[in-house]
Amino acid sequence: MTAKLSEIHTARSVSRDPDKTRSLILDAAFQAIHRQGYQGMRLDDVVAATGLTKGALYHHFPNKQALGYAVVDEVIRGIIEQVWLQPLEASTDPLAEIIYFVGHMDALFGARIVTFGCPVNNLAQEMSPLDEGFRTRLDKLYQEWRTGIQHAIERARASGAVRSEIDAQKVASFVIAALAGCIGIAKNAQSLEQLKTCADGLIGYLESLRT
Amino acid sequence: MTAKLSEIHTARSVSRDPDKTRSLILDAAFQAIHRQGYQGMRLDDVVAATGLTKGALYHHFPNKQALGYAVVDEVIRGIIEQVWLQPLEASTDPLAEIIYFVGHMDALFGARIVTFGCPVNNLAQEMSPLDEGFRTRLDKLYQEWRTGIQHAIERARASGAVRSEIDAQKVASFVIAALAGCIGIAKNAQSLEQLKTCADGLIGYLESLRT
DNA sequence: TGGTGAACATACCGATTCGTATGTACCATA
DNA sequence: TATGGTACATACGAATCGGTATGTTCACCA
Repeated sequence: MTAKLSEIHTARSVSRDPDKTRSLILDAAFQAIHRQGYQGMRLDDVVAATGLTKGALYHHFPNKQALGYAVVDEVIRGIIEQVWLQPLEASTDPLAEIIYFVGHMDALFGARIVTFGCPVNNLAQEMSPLDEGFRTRLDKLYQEWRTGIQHAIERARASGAVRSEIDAQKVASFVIAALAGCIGIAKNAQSLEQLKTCADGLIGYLESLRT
Repeated sequence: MTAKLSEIHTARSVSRDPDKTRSLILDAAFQAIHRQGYQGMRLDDVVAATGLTKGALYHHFPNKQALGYAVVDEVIRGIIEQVWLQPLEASTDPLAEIIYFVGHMDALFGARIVTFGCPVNNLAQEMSPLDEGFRTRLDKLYQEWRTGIQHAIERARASGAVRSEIDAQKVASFVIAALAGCIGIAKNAQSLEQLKTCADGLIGYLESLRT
């Protein structure tokens, strides 16, 4: 492997690359939050995980709260868009796509989904009653997520795949809630089988929407 | 109001009543956990809320963890039994009872259900990946809860109220998960309307089980 | 090429908070 | 009625952890 030109032009990347450093911290913070929650996340652990020091962290983020907000706005939002919104928008059979997602979460996310749960729901349950900044950010995320699913269902309805009398917004709300609930139950049971059992119920509901 | 004989015989109750003191602490701890989570609960706050001192708390509980466990085993379990299991067992129309619960959570629990969420699910999401003791205790609680709903559905099935081919255990799993999810979404949105929208979806699912 | 600011590193402070050590009042019992 | 144990109160220890103050290195540019 020879160095690409772009790498030569960004040779400083090796010693100094603030953008990379920032995303490194964000990623470590995301993982720590996913595992231990926001309150359980320790800045010292994040720093240690990156191999950096506290000086670097506080150079890029004014405090723990701002780091937490950035994780929501950048990392978690990116995951939602990449895993849910973009595939749904690109799909020609949106309902089938949703059903596939629900039925293959272990394949999509790995064992983490059972071990640590859904990052969005985790943070929402922990922080929304404690910190209004987290709540509004996560609420926006949920709205985008819900809107994406809603549009998918509307498209499925327009194509005749689902019954015409269903309320796409209500269904989207319920699907997200049920999904978060299933993952939560499976997380507490630490059981992938429990996840499948529960997801089967949701799939049954989704199938019942078909014409 | 004159003092009852029992009160005379337990006159020491006023100055010394360890059982009452213990449940006083448990109740204050439950409320603090419900509001701020287990990690967010401060023993000083619990002590202040009871009007007691730290000496009293550590006389009845060896440490914070034991207090948390006792809240699960005694307070939360009691609520589940009182609100869900007993009414379900006594009901002559279990499916209608479940639907009624889902549709009237605000009346049953007050605004707390939207403001602070479901105590069981809150604790499960926060603590199950961090503390095996919490996880197993909450898992047991979920199992009892699920079994209660399962039996209710089996009775409904036996009476011909729901379709004969449905899997009562799967349905019970999904109902609890969906319910927890709905409350969680509503909590994050801080919206009773969101709760009703979401609960409507669950009710629609439950109605679809009917013969 | 030297200086200026960004990008980090190092060392430390201070507040929060769980837990403990010790003291005291009350009550049952011998 | 003396006494020992239960049921608390009070004061303090100690560690964790977010945050800061200060030092140092690097890159860019006049």
